[in-house]
Amino acid sequence: MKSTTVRDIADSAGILSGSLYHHFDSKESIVDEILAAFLDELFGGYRRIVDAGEDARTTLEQLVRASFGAIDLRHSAVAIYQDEAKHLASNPRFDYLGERAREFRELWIGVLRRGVADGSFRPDLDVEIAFRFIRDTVWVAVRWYRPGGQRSADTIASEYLSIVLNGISAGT
Amino acid sequence: MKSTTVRDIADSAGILSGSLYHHFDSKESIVDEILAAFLDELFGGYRRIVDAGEDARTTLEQLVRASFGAIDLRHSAVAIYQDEAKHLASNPRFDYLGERAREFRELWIGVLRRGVADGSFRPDLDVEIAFRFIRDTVWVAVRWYRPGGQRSADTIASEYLSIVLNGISAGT
Amino acid sequence: MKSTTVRDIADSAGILSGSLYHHFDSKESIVDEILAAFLDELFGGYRRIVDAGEDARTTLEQLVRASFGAIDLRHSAVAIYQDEAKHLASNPRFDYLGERAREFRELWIGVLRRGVADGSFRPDLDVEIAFRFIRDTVWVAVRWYRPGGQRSADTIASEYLSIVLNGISAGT
Amino acid sequence: MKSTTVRDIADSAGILSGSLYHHFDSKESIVDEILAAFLDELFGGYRRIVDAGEDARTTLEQLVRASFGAIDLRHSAVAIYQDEAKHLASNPRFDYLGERAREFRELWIGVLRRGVADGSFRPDLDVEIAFRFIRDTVWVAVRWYRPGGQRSADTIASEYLSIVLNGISAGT
DNA sequence: CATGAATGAGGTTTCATTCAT
DNA sequence: CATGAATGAAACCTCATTCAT
Repeated sequence: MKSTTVRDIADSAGILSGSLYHHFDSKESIVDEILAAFLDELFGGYRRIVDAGEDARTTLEQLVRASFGAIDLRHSAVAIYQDEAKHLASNPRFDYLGERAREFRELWIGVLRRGVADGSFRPDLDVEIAFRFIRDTVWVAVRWYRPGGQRSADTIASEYLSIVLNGISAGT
Repeated sequence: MKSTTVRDIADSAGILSGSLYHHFDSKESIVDEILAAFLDELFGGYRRIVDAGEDARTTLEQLVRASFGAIDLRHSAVAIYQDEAKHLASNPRFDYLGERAREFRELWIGVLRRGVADGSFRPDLDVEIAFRFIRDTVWVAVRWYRPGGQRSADTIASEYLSIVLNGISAGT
Repeated sequence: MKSTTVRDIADSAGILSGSLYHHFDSKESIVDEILAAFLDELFGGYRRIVDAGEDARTTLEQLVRASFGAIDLRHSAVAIYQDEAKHLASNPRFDYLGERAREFRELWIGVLRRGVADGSFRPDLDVEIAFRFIRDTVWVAVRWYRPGGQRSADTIASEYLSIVLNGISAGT
Repeated sequence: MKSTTVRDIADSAGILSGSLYHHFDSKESIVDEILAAFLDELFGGYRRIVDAGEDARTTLEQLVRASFGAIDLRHSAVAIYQDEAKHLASNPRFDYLGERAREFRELWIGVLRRGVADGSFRPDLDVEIAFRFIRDTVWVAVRWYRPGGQRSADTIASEYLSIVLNGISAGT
């Protein structure tokens, strides 16, 4: 109902709105550039983790840590992604968002399945739901996480992992 | 970058945009009315659950189920809340959002603390993080949950609870 | 920049705006009816005064008193006339406003000329300017005159006349 | 019933209506800027006249001449003031209009009282009424005065002053 | 007659974008 | 490269008017 304007962007860059157009074709281009770069970097990291070939549980842990790392280092990009991805999806220019989402899904679902198969994760796990659960849980943290705040991203990742892996119930 | 316009709203109501103003003062009023009604209903439900005086674990379960119920029954209201709450918070008219958020926080944190105290939840639980984790996890589900879809809201609530309570790891 | 709306009018009539249209064709009709009635009455009074055939000074006095009487008795009509006459003039429906203005002018200028001719008014009087002066002076009083206030319309008329006729200077 | 639109203003500036907002925040701002500048200038002139410390009659003459000068040089500003001041008064942004009106009143009433005291004006003068009379008389002339017309503003001022000071009656 | 929901034209304002300087 | 005035489409909103009930 009050979104970021081109003037807002120019203001925080310390220039006037018209001047932005020497650097970008359009507002869309800015978002495009930010999201594409962010996703390249994120998926690069993901790929390295998966390619390392660790067991499912370790891989999942590292994926979660990498994701919180992205929230820390690429905070604005993640925020933009969270706010805009849905709307942008219908724009052909951003078709890659859908592709990335599919890739993302396959990657995480793959890890979860592997974990169920190798006995690290519960055999009755609804992998589909668990995937969405973890995905949302991790990314939505961008809403309250502030880089440079009290808890480091990795501390939070650990706490999240302990909940996701073991739950909040006291052990028996 | 492309938000809902007054015309969009009027269109789905089958009237012209100007006609909306016979029923509402402004676009803001529409959002206000929707959010206020939704929050009243939601907190009414929460209060009944808390007042029932069940143990912390049961209370938490019921709160999570009530929340998924709200996503099911008040889908658009939840979606609007998710998309707009942050921006609206700076508007005096929507001060009640902040108050509700505080109330919400106290209620859930209270339940979590009670659970830690009575031994149902892990003694080392970071209650603050766990609260944010559960809160976000539950509400962000509005992004993909479709009322009338394959899985009922309560089924999803159960699955979410099983993850939050026990984690995804296989028991040893 | 914020003029009287049809709803305002209906409100002060204690009905809803749609209901006004059972009584009037349009907003224009309302104004038309008010102004036409007011001008008929005013000019009726003027004519009676002129037809009485008194000398110029007496006639002028009576015209001024009649005008203040109209401000008192037909306050809203005068106010509407003051606020709207200029804009309405370009509307064919209100051509009578122009005619009335001409009639008005002839009548007052006639009296002034008669007074100059018969020696009651100064021979060097710029009749044109004096006419505008008196006309505006009298009617613009509607802006601050409140019927039922401290001074009666006739008291004010007397005071105005004493200024117009004799000026504010102390006699020598 | 048909007031000046932002488009009208933009048209006479030879730009499109949206372009006005590069220079002003709102329609209100335009009016604000015009009126504030006009009143500053007008009161600056008034103050210089009063500070010159001439006798009451001379001061009054100069005030009237300065006012007609303003109608001549700041014709649109005066017209806007006449048309809008009343409505705007209820808007906190325009509180200064009320203050200026009070200042205006004190200044003119002061001069009139001085004149009565020093014997230049009639001892029986109703200063309150005379003030309103002169104020309205002078400013309402904006309705018919056209800069660059036949009579100069100063000529009209002289004629007005001769009426206000000495009246229209022939001397005895 | 009165109501009140609805219309539609037109008003004010916003904002991404262009372009001469 | 940066500026800032200008554009034009589209957003929110107002209001005189119509009309089924």
